[in-house]
Amino acid sequence: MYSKEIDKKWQDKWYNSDYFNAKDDKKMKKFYGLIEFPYPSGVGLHVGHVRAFMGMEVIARKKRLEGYNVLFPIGWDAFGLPTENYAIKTGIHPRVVTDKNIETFTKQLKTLGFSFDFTRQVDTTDPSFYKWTQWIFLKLFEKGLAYKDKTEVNYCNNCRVVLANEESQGGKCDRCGGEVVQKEKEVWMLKITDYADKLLEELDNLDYLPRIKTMQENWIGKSTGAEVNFDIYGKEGKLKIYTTRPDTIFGVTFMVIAPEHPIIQKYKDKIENVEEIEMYAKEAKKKTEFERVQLAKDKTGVEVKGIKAINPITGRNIPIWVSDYVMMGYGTGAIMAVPAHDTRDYEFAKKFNIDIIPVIEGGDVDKEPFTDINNGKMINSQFLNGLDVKDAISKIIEYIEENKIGKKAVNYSMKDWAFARQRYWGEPVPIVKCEDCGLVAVPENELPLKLPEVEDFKPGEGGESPLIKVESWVNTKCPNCSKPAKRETDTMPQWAGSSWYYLRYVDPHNNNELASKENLEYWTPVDWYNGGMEHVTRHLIYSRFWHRFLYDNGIVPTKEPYKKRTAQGLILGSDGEKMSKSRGNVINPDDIINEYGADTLRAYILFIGDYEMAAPWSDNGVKGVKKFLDRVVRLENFVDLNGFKNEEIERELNKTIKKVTEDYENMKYNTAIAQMMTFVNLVYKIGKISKEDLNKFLLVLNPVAPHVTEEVWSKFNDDMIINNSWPNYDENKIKTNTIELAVQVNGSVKFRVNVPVDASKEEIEDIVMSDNNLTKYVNKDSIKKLIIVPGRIINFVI
RNA sequence: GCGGGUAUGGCGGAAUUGGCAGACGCGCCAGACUUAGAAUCUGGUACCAACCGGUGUGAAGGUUCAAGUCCUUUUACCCGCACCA
Repeated sequence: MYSKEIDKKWQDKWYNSDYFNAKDDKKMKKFYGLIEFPYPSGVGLHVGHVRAFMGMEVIARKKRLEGYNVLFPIGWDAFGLPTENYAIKTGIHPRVVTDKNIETFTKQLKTLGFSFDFTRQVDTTDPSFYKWTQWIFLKLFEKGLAYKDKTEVNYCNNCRVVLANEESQGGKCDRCGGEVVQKEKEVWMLKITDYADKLLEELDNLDYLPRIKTMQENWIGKSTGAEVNFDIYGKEGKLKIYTTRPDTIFGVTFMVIAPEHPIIQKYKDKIENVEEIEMYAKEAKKKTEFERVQLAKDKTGVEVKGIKAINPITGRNIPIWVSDYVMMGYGTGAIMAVPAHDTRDYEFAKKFNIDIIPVIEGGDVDKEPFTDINNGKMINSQFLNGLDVKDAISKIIEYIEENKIGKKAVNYSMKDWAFARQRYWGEPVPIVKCEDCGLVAVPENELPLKLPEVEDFKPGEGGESPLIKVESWVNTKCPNCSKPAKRETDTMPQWAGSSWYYLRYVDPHNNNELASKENLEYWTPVDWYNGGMEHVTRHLIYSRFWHRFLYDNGIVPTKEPYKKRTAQGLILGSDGEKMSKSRGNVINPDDIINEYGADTLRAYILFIGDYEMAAPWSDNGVKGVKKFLDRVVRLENFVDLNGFKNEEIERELNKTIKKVTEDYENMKYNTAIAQMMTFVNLVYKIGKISKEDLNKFLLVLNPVAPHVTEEVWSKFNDDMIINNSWPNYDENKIKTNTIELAVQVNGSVKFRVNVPVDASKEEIEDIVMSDNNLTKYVNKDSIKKLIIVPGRIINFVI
């Protein structure tokens, strides 16, 4: 029987040796496998962590057996709100809480037998780590990619904190799920949009899951079109719009600007209904995300009276409207509306009785907008008439540029990264505000700029950082002119440390640089990174951005941080719902380990289903896997040391080695385990196995069930299994002399024949035509056609 | 609305990529061992008919000698984005 005592015995041996530690031996072939380092929360390890880590754990253990120098590190993404909220509630310092949580996590990981290199742990909250986070920030600042801007930011009233776009997806706060509001605030921003194209282009050269690439492409959201300037009638001014379809410019019957558009203030004296417009803007701002998007069908708006736009091509006067269906944050905050060919413009035009002019053949715009406009011919468009839309687009852009009324332009839906949190538990931004010199970088030799001690971790009512109250820390001298100055009191968001942590693993104790050139050259890029889908448009984008920036500045040797990226599926509760405290369907890994042993949890989580897909938890499934491991332990009773040989076992063993080798590499752990179960079932049926065959089997099972396999191995061998090599398989031993082919009549199977493996079509035909069974199903005169696919099928068409 | 994904026995899930649907596990049924139970071992288990056969991969069409797999239409659920101009 497999029991907890077995776990303990082998964990003691492993963790007291350096077997799992990566060697800085640059001559060896390397493998860098990475998992997303966890946030050490107070609740401890979750089964979701176990699934996320197990994928790479199996690969790492296999690669070591294959002779690779493996770097499989673990660390702690420890800055963040839960710890801080806990500190606010209890008064216990986040440092103390974090250390305690890391200890718990480490213990849990070790009771699961994870083969991490624990000597390379990094902790984002450790000053020796965040020194380099701050250092990278200063580089960004130096290059103008970190800037302070007063702008509308996403803000969570509940957490009292500014959020990045990536943290407020769907209008909900990433942390608390509360409604995100827009607030004007002066905050640090990172110019990730400067890297949009590089991040997009490089995707092609990466081995990421297709759905991950798609999500990143959509998030970056590149569109190409044109910017066109419309004159403002009666005033020397321009209204700049962005459109992806400049070819439809002859169909423009009105303009729409966002409620916050600056043109309203600019022409305040000319506009006759400023109050009405300002009232509308105020109302629009009050709308929640839900009201804006879900109730979007009912268009609202106000016409701007007193000014008009002029179509720069036709010279026609065009009314300007204000409506909240145009966003200030995308494009130029103003559009040319073409109601004939855009659903939103159409709804608006219908509601406010504005003209609708079709410019592309097809449809009936009296009834509905005609939006199938990727092909077709232009109409009502003067010199574009008769052209195909593709030609019309290039012709009109040419015209626009020649006549200097606009230019070709691209747009991204990705925004710059709001890089500031008004909280205590984060990296201090190493910037000093001087009245004379402006924003000045803290000198490199003063890094790390450590967090000061505070009495109260609570952020201020108006969303100020608690650091603002620490006068002795805030008040400092300007590094430039030595006059009294104040420190920046906002801290960095949690995503800062995780944007580069994988680089620190290659040289975690280096005091002089973030990592040595030689170690970076040898270990990076990460060969394989596994993590959750929820980070694809957050952490994964951010870290690619930072890495590319570091590459552009000669600090790291590769363009991209991760060569390959995969993602595990969710583990759901046994009710098929997402695990959550409120549903009461949470499984605690500790309970499973205590009752069934670490390898049972390890193997069950891999056996649960396709690694990339969500799968519900099943207590019975756990028991089934335990039964399998018990059967493996009892294999010792079947071992024959007297030269036992069995062809059937050998064939199945070689098949198993082959399948498991391939399946692990493709993250098909469930079918790998199924094959190993099949093998064990066969040994039970035969009743005997040689020591050599058993050893090979134990080796392929080892990455999944290291404790059990060490134990059984130790019964017949003097060394430890982890000091051995991955077994090879012999393709010849998998082959049989004859195979069974199904014989179909009109596509349904009637009987089977045995034929030599390498039989030709003609030989197979001879065999099947003389088979006794044939006459039962087929009258030879009625055969119309005979299909023979060697190795696959025989089909009579009658 | 747009993008991505999923749908297969009582349940979790397999299927060499167009070639014997249901591997493996759970559950269930039976047998062996046992005074008995647990554990263990062995066998059976898609459905209907129970003899021949017939029907089956969300639904409806189609292509093909052959479709879970390809095409068209459609339904449900999950995930992501979203008046993106």
